[in-house]
Amino acid sequence: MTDRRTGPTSPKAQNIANEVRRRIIEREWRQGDRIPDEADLAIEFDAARATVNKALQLLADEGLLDRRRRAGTRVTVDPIRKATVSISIVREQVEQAGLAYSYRVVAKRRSPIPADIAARLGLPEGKMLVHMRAVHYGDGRPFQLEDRWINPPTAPGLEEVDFWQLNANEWLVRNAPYLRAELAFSAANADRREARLLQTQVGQALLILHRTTWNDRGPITTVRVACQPGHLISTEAGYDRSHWPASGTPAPEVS
Amino acid sequence: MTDRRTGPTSPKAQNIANEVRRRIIEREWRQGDRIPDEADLAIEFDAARATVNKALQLLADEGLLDRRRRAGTRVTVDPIRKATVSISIVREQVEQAGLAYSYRVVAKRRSPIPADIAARLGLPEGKMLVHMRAVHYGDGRPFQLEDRWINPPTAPGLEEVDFWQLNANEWLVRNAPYLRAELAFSAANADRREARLLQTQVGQALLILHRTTWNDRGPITTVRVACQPGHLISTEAGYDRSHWPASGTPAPEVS
DNA sequence: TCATTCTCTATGTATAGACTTAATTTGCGT
DNA sequence: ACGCAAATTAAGTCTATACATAGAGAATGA
Repeated sequence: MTDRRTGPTSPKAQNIANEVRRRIIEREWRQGDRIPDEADLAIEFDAARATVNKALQLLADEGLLDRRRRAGTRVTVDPIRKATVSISIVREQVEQAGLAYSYRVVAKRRSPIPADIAARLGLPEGKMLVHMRAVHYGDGRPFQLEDRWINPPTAPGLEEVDFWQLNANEWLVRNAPYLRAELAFSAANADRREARLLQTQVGQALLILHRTTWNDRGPITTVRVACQPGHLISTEAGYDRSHWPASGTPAPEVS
Repeated sequence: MTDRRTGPTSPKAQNIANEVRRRIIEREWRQGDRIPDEADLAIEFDAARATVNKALQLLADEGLLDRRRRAGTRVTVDPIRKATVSISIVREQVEQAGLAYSYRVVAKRRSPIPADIAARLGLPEGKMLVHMRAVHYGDGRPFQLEDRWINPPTAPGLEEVDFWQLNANEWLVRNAPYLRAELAFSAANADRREARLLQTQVGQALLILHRTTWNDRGPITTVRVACQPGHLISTEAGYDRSHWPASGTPAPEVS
């Protein structure tokens, strides 16, 4: 019960990280500067070296610090700027927006893969895969259009599933965990089919999302998603605000 | 436990994390299952509890495990799927593609902010900010088009900088570190000006990137970047493979 | 039946101490 | 001067121990 000035006892390592972060942000320690070593900081903050280590590791992960054995710890010259995009299930997105979700399979058949898909998956051209096209709706209005290729050998149990009824994305996510994923964004003008399915005009700019996943057995699936016009995919990047003095920002709508 | 041929000694916590990850991926431990507690795993892997804790924390951060006090550790029902996008400096992007970088400021002036920008920055409408438009080129061909608003009070030293010569993005990144950033993707049809500056056609689908950054003093800058047609922004997500055995290697013996 | 309190357990965090490892520095020999 | 090896240093990791804390589940009471 000794008086800790911290108020609602927050983790010591976090406090140290916050203080160091503050010194960097406020230019007390400048870019490229070498900061005191762990032992010194441990004394300053009255903590064990392991605790300081944890704090500094955290900041290094954030990209604010550059640490090397023997050479010490320096403030990163230009901080790594990265953002995380969370890849959610379409249904969740739609429902979170307060809309009734529905789903319609437009086409499904076994088909030989064309060259571009083969290259993306790293499979021989012409191999037979499952190809399907579907539309996701929110309150009856088209939300997303997906064009998917599935590699059955990597998704055991797939053959028994009736994708005319079940959502492919959802089944795959739950039943074929992936080890690696690639995600890419681009833009394209709607062609005639896309315009029809999304109930928009030919030429309308669409945000396109390509996603490919692999597990230990090889590529699982690759999908090209065309979003409804005006759709926004947002992300947030920055330092962990959970232990940072309040600023009062609402949660971002992440797609 | 006799077999101790770890080869190139890799960190114990990593090995434990890898082994646990393997058990999850290979469905030895299934989604929703409760896994043995730290103490038990510590015995199994002949490690201290703190080491096991570190390993499990790592997997929890990856989104594979769900940990709660007293309730124990369970395999996440549906693993968080997230990808990181690195926000690079345009010049680096261009140069990395092996092109000669150049930059041209099209317009720069102080101007009252319109409603949409004000809302995004959380500033009162009509406030005077610096507004500039610029084009980034690779080998003389347009690469990106930026439309930027800068809030000088949050970027000390800004007034002395000659943005007609220096790249704004770069100066800001190096001289006004941010605490928080928002990044959003969308698509839009090129309008007349955009088409002209990007040397493309009116109506061409463009990948649009919105980026806004804040520091402790408030919003620093917001920028709308229109990418050259066909541009792709890609990301990669997955579990850290740096300590993962090469394919074909038998099950890892944790040491 | 339901709400309240209590108890106990698994995780969360911190600690001192020891050892390992990478890389800078220093010093030696040529 | 130069190249090379040894000393030194700061981070990286692990351990054993301790205590804190959330929260599931049991015990309690109305």
